[in-house]
Amino acid sequence: MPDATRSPAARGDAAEPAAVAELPDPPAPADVHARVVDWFAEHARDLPWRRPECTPWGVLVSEVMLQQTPVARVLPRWEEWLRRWPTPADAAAAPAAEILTVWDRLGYPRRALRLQAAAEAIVDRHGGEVPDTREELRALPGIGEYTAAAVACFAFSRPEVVVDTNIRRVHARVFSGAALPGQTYTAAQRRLAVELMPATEPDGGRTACAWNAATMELGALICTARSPQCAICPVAELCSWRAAGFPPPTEEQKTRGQAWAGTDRQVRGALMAVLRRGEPVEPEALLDGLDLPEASADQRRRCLDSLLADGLAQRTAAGVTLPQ
DNA sequence: AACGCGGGGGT
DNA sequence: ACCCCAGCGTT
Repeated sequence: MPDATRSPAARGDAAEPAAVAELPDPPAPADVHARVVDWFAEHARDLPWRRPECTPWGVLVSEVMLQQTPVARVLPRWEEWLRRWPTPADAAAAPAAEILTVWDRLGYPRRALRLQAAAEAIVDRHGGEVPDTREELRALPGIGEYTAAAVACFAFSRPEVVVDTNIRRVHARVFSGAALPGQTYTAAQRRLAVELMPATEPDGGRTACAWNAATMELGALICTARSPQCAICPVAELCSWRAAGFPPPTEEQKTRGQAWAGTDRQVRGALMAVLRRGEPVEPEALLDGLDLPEASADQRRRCLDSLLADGLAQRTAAGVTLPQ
């Protein structure tokens, strides 16, 4: 079983033949489609936003929450969100403070405000119904290329080209023979994803939609970034990365570790954690109360100002609070 | 194309 | 300690 960061070739095993220099031919897409879609039918996780009774709004909420946040942490927040606000109109009418409190520690709380703004736009422009085309979805706040395609596909069965980090990694390995796709989503990767889409005839795009979901799931469960489970992968025999001898990621492909300690993100997160307690706080008490010895007074002030500017915090007579 | 933006669990 | 996670908006 290969390790993406320490492939057999990189370990320099004496018994291991040197990795072949040139890439083998990539597999026929149709062969990969069949195996991955069949695997998905058998092994897909039973996630609530995949159930037939889940509304398009539920799918949209799940996709926004899942932007950079793992499934396990999203699940309880998604349940709570849909229980409180089962329709876009419900979320649009909620106080922003409540939106941010239910969002809790999912991270990137600006997503929560954008999701509420999307709900408002759905009420204003679409009569309260989640729009069913990629273009209309793309125009909503916080809905980018990925999320627009994902909602159109998973909620409305439209055969859009869905490309997320999992899918980019599976494509890179199976078809390009690379260990990792690299940090930025390139035009070449987009073209590859388009070429790999199953034909929408004769099944009206059912296979195309299944391919999107199945490839994403394969990347999440089997073809993972760190320790891929090639031993149980349905396309191991077709995989270009495997055929090439599991070449390790190049420097270009390695993900640059994003700093955390000492960043504004950490300070903003600490401030938000205090505000989520729900009690108004005097600015001085808020800034002085942070348990971040390394954070300067300047940084604390700057971060509070940025939260106010982002609409994630508000000044009131009683002190700083979540936006009312 | 590169950067800022949270937070926690797996290795 | 480090790395990764169903990205988006701005520059």
